[in-house]
Amino acid sequence: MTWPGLREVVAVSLDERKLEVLRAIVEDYIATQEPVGSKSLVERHQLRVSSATVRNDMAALEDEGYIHQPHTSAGRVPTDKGYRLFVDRLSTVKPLSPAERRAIQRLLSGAVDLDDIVHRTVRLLAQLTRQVAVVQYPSLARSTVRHLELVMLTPTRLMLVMITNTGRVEQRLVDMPLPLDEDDVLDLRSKINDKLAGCLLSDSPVLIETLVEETAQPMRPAMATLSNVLLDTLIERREERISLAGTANLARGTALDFPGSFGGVLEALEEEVVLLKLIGEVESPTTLRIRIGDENEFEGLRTTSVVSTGYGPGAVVVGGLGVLGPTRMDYPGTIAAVRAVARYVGELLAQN
Amino acid sequence: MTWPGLREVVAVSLDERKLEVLRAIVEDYIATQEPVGSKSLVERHQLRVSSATVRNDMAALEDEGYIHQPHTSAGRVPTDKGYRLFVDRLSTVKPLSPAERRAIQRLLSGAVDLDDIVHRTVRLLAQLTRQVAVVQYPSLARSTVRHLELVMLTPTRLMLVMITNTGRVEQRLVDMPLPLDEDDVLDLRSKINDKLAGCLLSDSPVLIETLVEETAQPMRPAMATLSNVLLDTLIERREERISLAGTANLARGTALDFPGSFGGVLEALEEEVVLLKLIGEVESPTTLRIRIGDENEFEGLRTTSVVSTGYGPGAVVVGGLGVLGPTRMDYPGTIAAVRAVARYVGELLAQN
DNA sequence: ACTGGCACTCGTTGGTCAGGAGTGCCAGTG
DNA sequence: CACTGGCACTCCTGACCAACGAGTGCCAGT
Repeated sequence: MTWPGLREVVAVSLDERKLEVLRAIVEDYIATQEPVGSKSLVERHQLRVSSATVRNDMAALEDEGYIHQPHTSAGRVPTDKGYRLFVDRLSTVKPLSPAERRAIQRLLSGAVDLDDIVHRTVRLLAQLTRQVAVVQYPSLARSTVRHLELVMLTPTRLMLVMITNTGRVEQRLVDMPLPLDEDDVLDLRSKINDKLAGCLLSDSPVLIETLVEETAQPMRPAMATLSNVLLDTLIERREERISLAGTANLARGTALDFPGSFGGVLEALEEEVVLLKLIGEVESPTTLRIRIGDENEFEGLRTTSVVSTGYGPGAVVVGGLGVLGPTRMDYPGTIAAVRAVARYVGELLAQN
Repeated sequence: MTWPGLREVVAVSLDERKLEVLRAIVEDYIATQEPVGSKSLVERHQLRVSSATVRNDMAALEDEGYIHQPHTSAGRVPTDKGYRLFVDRLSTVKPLSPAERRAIQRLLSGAVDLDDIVHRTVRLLAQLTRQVAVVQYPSLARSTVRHLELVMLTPTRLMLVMITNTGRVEQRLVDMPLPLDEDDVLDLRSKINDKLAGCLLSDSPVLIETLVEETAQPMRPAMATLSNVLLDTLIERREERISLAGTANLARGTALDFPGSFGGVLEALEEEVVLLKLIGEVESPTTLRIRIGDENEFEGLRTTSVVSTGYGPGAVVVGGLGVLGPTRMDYPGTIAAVRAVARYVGELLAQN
């Protein structure tokens, strides 16, 4: 026995027109933000049937759990399941306008700096989608070491600066067990660079251990201290960063979108761990991940949807970015914006 | 003719008991968030007079503009002017509990890094005051150069890393006009360090110019490029940073606190320029600045109050921090928290 | 398989009314 | 003169009710 694919399963219970009705409901509800009734539906869309027919279809859709009415004698509102079907099968791509494309290119091309890129990207995304935008800095785990620099601040205190191929610069203060002089520092520096330059950070722990073992006695404690710092603060608890913008967009239409607690959403947004989970688990830059309402793992975000994707130079993913908003958001537009921005950012990173 | 001081002016129109009444109103309103009437006032406070007397006092206070009634036959609510008088003359310092002091010390002492310090501070402040907390990174203009490092990425591309005495580390990519080799870079590096190390950044433009002039011909274009980057991105448009936390606290009691637009507040908080103006203009770490409602320069923040102060090692101010909340916030508690946190942060910076 | 029609549901709107909190004012008192 | 008790007045709040209308479900008819 062969299982029919998703497409057929849906087709069995819902014929073409019912799907058309669902699409119309979603579109109208997104636009007006009000429960939509059968009559206005036939007026606004070219369904070639009467409102009574649509009502029958709606009853069927409701039985299947795709829509829901707040109370008897109100219009219908899509459920999370309804939105899911909509994004999976019904929505058509809505290409960005040339003006928007140009805006993206213009804004991003002015960036001078990784910080600047991320900052511009997150604001751009928030503005484009009129939602909350989240951008993860290129993940250290997915970056390679370009250069490590040791700066002597005092004889017993160094600053370790790491520059990655993705443009991230991380620094740590290191208190040394013994005083060092300039030559010692240069020596340590070149040893570390020889070993680690070009190496993927997630592969580096082994290399770092051998680094200590290969160091001759007088410098060994110093090297051990340095490698501890590297392991602890840069690799173990991988230092991920997140940038956020557009929270003010949440305030538009609060009461309707976030029944109960809209504060809960803000709280979730303050937890970097939550955001990282939301944005940071992507594999390829071409796949786009959408979580609708209840599909979200986090309690506070059950009334929101998240559209996220990975980005990076070429086909590699170095980080994630995305957008968060009420479940009734404009999915086609949001998807297009997230895709486009991710692609431009990738190109930008590839240039460096 | 001599003008009487503020104290006397107030004393002329408002005797001791009226002030006592105002204090009681502010305290009750802050606690209950509801207009307070004469009757409940005499019950909850030991005013040794009848409610009728209090009513007379309230009428006087209203004439003077310190309180206001939303409608006839409602209790009174303090005006911005009322809060102002309250914080200036009526509020008594509310020392932090030992537990709170210990919490501050414990949380902050674990910091490893400037980023970490700022991050912990802002979260701590938000938690302590249950408001929105804002912390400015130590201002570059008020910092001195500890070290400048040049890292060669390619023969024509350097990374310039600046470390300040306040722990900030800023980096910029620099594209050089001509290819350089290792020795050139070392040479440039030591020249720049000799000139700038220990120097206050706001004093540095002159030094940087002489730096170019003193450089001999072959290296001169390179030095010019570097000094341009220094001037442009680090000094001219001084690169200030801000950290924010606790926006979720705004959501508690929205409707009552922010008539009309609470989104406006969120919007203002997204503008770093606004935040900088709010927090960043402080002189001494001992003075505390309070802006109440209308006193705020920015439209969107007219319904909020801001309590801010400077911080820094010893008596120097290197940055500002503060708290923003509805005008009806707990001023004594907030003031105590802001003061205490600023002091601890200062001590922490002094240790480095 | 679709449609027109009809009865029904139920939220929304607007009006009225009683209750009560709070006020302002005034006459009275130490 | 400062304070108080008392009283009339205002006006917000909540409850109740009726009219309205959007929207539905269902059924008989084509």
